[in-house]
Amino acid sequence: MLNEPKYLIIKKDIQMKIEKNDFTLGAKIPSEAELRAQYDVSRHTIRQAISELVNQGYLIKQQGSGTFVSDYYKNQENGNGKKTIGVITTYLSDYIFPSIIRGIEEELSKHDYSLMLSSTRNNVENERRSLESMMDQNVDGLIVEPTKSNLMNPNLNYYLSLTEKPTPLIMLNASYEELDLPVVALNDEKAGKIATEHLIELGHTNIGIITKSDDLQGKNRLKGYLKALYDAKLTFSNEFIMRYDTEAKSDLPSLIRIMLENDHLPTAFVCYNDEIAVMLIKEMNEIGKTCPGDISVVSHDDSFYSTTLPSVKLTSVEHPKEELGRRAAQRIVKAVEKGERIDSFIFDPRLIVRESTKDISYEDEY
Amino acid sequence: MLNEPKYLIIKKDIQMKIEKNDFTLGAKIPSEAELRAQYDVSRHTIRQAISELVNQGYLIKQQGSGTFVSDYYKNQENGNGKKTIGVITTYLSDYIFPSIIRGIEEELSKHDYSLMLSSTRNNVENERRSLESMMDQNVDGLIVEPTKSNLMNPNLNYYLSLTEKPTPLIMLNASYEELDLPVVALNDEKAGKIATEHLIELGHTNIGIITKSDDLQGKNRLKGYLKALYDAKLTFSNEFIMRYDTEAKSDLPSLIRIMLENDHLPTAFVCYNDEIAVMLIKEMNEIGKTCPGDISVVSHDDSFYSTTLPSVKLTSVEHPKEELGRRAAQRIVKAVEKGERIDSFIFDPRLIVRESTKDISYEDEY
DNA sequence: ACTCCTAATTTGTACGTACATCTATTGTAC
DNA sequence: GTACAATAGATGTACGTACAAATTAGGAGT
Repeated sequence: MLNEPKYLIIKKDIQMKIEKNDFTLGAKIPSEAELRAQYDVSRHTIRQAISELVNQGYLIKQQGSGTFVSDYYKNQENGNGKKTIGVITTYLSDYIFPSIIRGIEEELSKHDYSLMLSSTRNNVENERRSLESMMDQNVDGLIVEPTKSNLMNPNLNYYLSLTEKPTPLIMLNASYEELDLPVVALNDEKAGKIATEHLIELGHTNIGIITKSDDLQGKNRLKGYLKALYDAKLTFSNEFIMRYDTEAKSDLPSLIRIMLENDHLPTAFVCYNDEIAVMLIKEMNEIGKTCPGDISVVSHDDSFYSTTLPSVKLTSVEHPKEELGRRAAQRIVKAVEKGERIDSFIFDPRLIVRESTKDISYEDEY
Repeated sequence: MLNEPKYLIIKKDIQMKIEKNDFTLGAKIPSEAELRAQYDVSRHTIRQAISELVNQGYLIKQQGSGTFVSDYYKNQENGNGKKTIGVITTYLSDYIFPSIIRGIEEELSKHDYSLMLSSTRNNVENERRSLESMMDQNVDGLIVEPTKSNLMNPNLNYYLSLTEKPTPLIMLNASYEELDLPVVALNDEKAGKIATEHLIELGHTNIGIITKSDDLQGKNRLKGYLKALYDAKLTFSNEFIMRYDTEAKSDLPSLIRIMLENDHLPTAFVCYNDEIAVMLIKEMNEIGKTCPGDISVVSHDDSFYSTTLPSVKLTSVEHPKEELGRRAAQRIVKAVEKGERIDSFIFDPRLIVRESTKDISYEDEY
């Protein structure tokens, strides 16, 4: 059972003596010759053991004088005491992100963890830089809201290399389908489904959707929309499935305007989020159509837009926001402390009915 | 002149080849036997040279396979070069703070700096913990929005010890009057003054104010209000100078309601910020008074409340928000890079006139 | 074409020797 | 007592050998 090399046994013995304060700080340890006699090994073996301890900062050698106990390693341990979690989101100030970040910050500060923040502005190059930056800074855990999660992400190898490291990683809102990462998110498919079902229950049979094409949330909400239509044996028209990506968002109002000029408009729209819903309603109003009078609108995220819009309060699928951030932070902290594998958490969506949807079932009777 | 030991010469030669990319990343370097022949030294000498390079992260050895070029040392160099700025604000998700933080983040990421975030929820104990935490983490600079800046702050000694360190510090929105710290802020006194002057110009002579008592911004806006009244030779009534602090904010609506029942109400109010203005207008509406019909309201900060309020768009003093964050970040970066003393930057306020103020000067004529 | 085993290669551990260089102490001369 | 030189003792450099352990490549067998 002499598996362990001699120099390692000696190294550990000396290391232990230092930590037990058998060799007090700054004191001289026995010379190589003495240690050689003590452990009955060659001088080379002693030197090998000591050399590693010098590299790790436990000892300092001085030619002609001796080898001394250092306290440098203690400093290193102090630095490690405080944990830092890196948070990378697409946006910081917009929309529901402040609430999510607040949830994370509250939970982390409760555990005396620090928060390092970075945003990608939904640009994969920025995402790469942020990931690199966080890895450089040796964060103890990472919370990432993926950038363009529905497109092939060029940073997948970064994520893969992260999974090999002991640094825990959890995704927010959505994950990359190519990777099997733990995620804290809303069940977006179900969200899209209940939003659409609400409209179907109100008697709408011709329902359009405006959704985002470059992230998974948009894809899943669309999926839920399609599923709800299929279950209700309703059809849809490709004309009224509008998809947009981050770069084309500024063009969206004019595209909506063009679409609204169609003669056979749907009686209702599902919108990717409140921002889009507001955009749609604004364009509607400008051509003289009202919501919910002419067109009902169901939206997602229940942001401040939902209740502060001048014309109408939005019926919207609730987004857990702060709670989502808190849950993600809880999981990361647990993973850092216990070293366990992280499990996912999927929120069940809930629809908040307000004023932007109208029951038209009786109108069908006429 | 064989001053330098052989193993050092060999080490430097290999190191140079790595840095010149003669040995490309991940590639195998010649075996110990080959190097031994190449440099005509013993294997021990080669091992000594290589061992140091392994310790420095240039090389990775693999028993049975070979010795390979690593890029770890590059990370280490980057890690040291990468700077982190700590940001401590009272709130994160509320109101105009997301915009400020966004401005900071954008500027910092432009310079490849990291951002470490913490919020105090306007609690001095949290502020102390955040400061301690940031100092532990050895941030390279600090941006702090002071907590309860108008009260005696128990953390002043922390700030003083910071000024002795080389870590640059800049205050946001307001500073502590006891300390002479650089600050990036709005000229709050002037802001209060132009808000009040606008009302005076519109013919108002009986003007109230609702302001915050525990921060300097509230104090200065009040100061500006008083100055404008004094300059116009107008008087004020103590009844209609309402002051509140963070802890009593939730009681404010009922206090406002009580005040509104006064028979001799002012014809206009200056509000500390949009949030308070919305609160005031809501209470007014509930007792049947309209804005600006019955009472004009001027507010501060020009937040999203200003334009998305259902009943009326607010006349509000502009707050630089993102620009403020950017300026603060710019100054910190410059101080970190150049080591120069930081100068303050005070924004000149600008009033944005919308719908919540009414000209009543003609009414005086009657 | 595939699997398994063997051999060669490569690094790891461990022993030995010799002399160099630096430091602190001791001894000697003044 | 002080200054200097010699010396002893510490680590540093450098050579050598031998075998162990891990990996890779190639060959034998199926």
